[in-house]
Amino acid sequence: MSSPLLDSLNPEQLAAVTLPAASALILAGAGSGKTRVLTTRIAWLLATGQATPQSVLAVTFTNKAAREMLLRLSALTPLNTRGMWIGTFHGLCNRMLRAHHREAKLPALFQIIDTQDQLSLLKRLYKAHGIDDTRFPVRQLQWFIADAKEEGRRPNMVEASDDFTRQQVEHYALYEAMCQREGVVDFAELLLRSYELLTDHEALREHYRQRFSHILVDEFQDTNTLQYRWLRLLTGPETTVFAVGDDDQSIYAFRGAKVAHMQRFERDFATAARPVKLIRLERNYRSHGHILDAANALIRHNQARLGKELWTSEEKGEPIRAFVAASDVDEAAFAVDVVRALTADGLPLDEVALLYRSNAQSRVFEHALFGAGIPYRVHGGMRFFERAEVKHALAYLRLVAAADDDGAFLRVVNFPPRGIGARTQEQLQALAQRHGGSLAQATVSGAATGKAGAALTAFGRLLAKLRDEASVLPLPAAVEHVIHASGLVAHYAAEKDGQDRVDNLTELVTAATAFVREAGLDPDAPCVAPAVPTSEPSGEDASVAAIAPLPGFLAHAALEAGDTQAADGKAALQLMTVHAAKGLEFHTVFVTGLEEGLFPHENSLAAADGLEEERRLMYVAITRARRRLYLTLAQQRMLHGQLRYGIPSRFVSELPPGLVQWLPSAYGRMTAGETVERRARTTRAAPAASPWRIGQSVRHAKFGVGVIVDAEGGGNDARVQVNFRDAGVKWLALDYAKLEAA
DNA sequence: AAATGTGGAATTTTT
DNA sequence: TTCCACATTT
Repeated sequence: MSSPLLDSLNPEQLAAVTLPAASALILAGAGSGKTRVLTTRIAWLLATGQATPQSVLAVTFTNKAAREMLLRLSALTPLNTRGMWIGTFHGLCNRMLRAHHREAKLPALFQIIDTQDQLSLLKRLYKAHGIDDTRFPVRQLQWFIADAKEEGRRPNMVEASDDFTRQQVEHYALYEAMCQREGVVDFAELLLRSYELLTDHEALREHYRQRFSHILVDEFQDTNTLQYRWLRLLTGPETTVFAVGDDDQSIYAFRGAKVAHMQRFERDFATAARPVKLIRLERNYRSHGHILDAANALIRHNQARLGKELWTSEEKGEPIRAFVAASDVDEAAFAVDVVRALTADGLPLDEVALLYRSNAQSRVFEHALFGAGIPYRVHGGMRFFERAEVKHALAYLRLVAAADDDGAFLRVVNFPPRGIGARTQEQLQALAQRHGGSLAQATVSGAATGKAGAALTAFGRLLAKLRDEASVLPLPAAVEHVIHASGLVAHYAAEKDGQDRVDNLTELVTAATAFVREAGLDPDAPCVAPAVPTSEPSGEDASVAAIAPLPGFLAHAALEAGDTQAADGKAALQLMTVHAAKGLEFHTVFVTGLEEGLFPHENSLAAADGLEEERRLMYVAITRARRRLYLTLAQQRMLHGQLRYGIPSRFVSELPPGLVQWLPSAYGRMTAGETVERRARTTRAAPAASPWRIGQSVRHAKFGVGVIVDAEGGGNDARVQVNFRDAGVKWLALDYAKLEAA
């Protein structure tokens, strides 16, 4: 069969895409065209009539991957992709629970809480029940609960052989009761509820089993116990599961992922008539030969593998460069020098990535890059929907959607400040507890007295007013209304450094507009009325579609935290952890901090599969590079305020010596411009250097003269810390503060 | 309610 | 060292 769809697939890819109806495990190596195979498989199933959009369920781990899949799929098929269930595990479970909230014993407008919300809920739980947070650290309980849920265990199913565990189980049970009372659901709960829904309701289970004849799973090596069991539950006798993964890139064991699922898959998903097919995608389209040789050689040191060897028809390429720096500072200086030379040769900055094992390592690099005026972007950190001001706005919106949301209530009852202090809040909570109602109810019913009582009554009126006014507006207008009427915008506008926060609040309106558009909702529908998307097929999915814009948006905000920071368009050097780099690729990659104890990290050595997971992490790091790979380490570095002497990582010596070119190591003692890297190429135009340097004297219109003592953030976000002679030490955003050299 | 001080911890992270 | 949460002070 020939079809443009299948053109230019290699034989293994073609075999995977056109596999006959049977479950299959696709061992897809790094850079082997995994997403392409996944999307083409779906398109092929549709094109050959083996599947309809309604019968496809494709699940990923991240929203980004889901978006990517949807985007590429819509280019491959003329069919409408809207009927398909494509999304993250959590997104799909949410969808299912919304549709069957009664059977799942959830309120129609259940709210999803993120880890932050969960933590504050736990703290309230501790207060209400007088739990000692020194004996039971909140974080530990949070972990305990998530871990239990991810193993599919309710409190009565957790084995407790000691007192401590027994008490944690009690806390777990109290937490569950509290969530249920408040109508909130945490991330793990989405999966567990959905799993139990399918277990307890045979008719529903059968419905979905028959509906989804094709289940496709991305990043299969990352599935945790509950996700795996969820998939098995959805798999009926007629279902085929197409699982794509790479056991060598399994790097999330610490959050419950189990590579062993890949081995179990062949057993668990085979039927008598149809054994599981296994296909290896080993041809790599990303990297030059030496890079792949290094990756292959490294990963061969792992014992527990399904086995796979990457190859390419491309040339061997350059050798891998390795560099021993005298210190962490010199390591950064080396990177800066090389990056300068590379960009001078015309390599776009965003084609270069600096990878490290732990976030703390970024600091030294940021320092050096700032000093050199090289724009950079640090991945990780605060995401859009996690920002305090955005969460405040979302809390008001949550109260519009569901008045009895105590978590949201407490978040904003005194924000912006309105004279409702801790004591008043405690009284209110006690009152609510006596009446067995929510805080919002207590606000209305409580015989409020005095100044605090008046403030409370006023707040109650504000909430009622917001609800009346916002609920009839279309979503974006409702958001716009709430951020103003709540007083949030005015509050931040009055703050001296509040402009960013005001901008983020405005951005929330934009996000709401985008949400309405992307979800295919009626842009004029009132945000709280049940709305039917314009293009969703009716019938069995009607209940799914009947979610109003506002609750939909709130779920979206919880499930998709958004970007760390919007890319500002300028090319910037990419700084991130190795974990964050998974799935990405760059022309040039620096793998830094290759010292024993750091990479492999000392904390990982105690874990069962710890060292092998670290090695897989190194494998991921190496395979990010297309053309050029630098491995660097420092003989000494500052760690936790202490000078530490490092010895080279075993991972470096596990590479074939012939592949590695060691660069002269006396960098710290050489003057700038004398390294081999620099000598090899004549430096032409350096990147537009920032005029600011640490140690430089500056003048500020208001604060007078001072000296730059620190800096952070690249490009438009760059900030400097200035020690002013008279005004003291201040952080200033370069984009706003008009500094001049002094 | 903001400002200041103190103690403890410091892999990796998506949803 | 540096960041954070939390407590105390003003």
